[in-house]
Amino acid sequence: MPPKKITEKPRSVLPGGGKDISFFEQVYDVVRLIPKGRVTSYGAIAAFLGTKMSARMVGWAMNGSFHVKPKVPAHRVVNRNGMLSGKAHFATPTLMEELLAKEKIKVKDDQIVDFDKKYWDPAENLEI
DNA sequence: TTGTTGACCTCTT
DNA sequence: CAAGAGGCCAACA
Repeated sequence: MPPKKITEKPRSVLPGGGKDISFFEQVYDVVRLIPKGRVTSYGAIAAFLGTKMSARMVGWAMNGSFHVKPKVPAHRVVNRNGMLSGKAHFATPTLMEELLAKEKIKVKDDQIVDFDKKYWDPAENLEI
């Protein structure tokens, strides 16, 4: 993943107040609101934004979350099974696990331990 | 410009 | 119960 050439400036910068924020911006916003020591899933974010089917796009958004500021805790986002599916896309394959370890989140076999306890549902803690 | 791919999720066979 | 296909939005070739 050296060539991480993602468009830094999506169409979020629109004339007229920038009210029309793209899906990415919303995803970043939700991910940033994830409390420390908690994790969520792509589907939950997608469902919170409106369509649960666009979970793929959430993952794609994470791909560009590294060069986005403020930094987005992409390591707190995992798939529905609690597996670190995107760990390979981090700077180093072990970075995601390291970051989660700092959040007191145990990871075993690329899977979050007590995922249901660490799980944080945006729909139940945030409001549109 | 169209077509394919992608860190996923859910429904259907 | 297990496996397959469909569907979302955006980036890349």
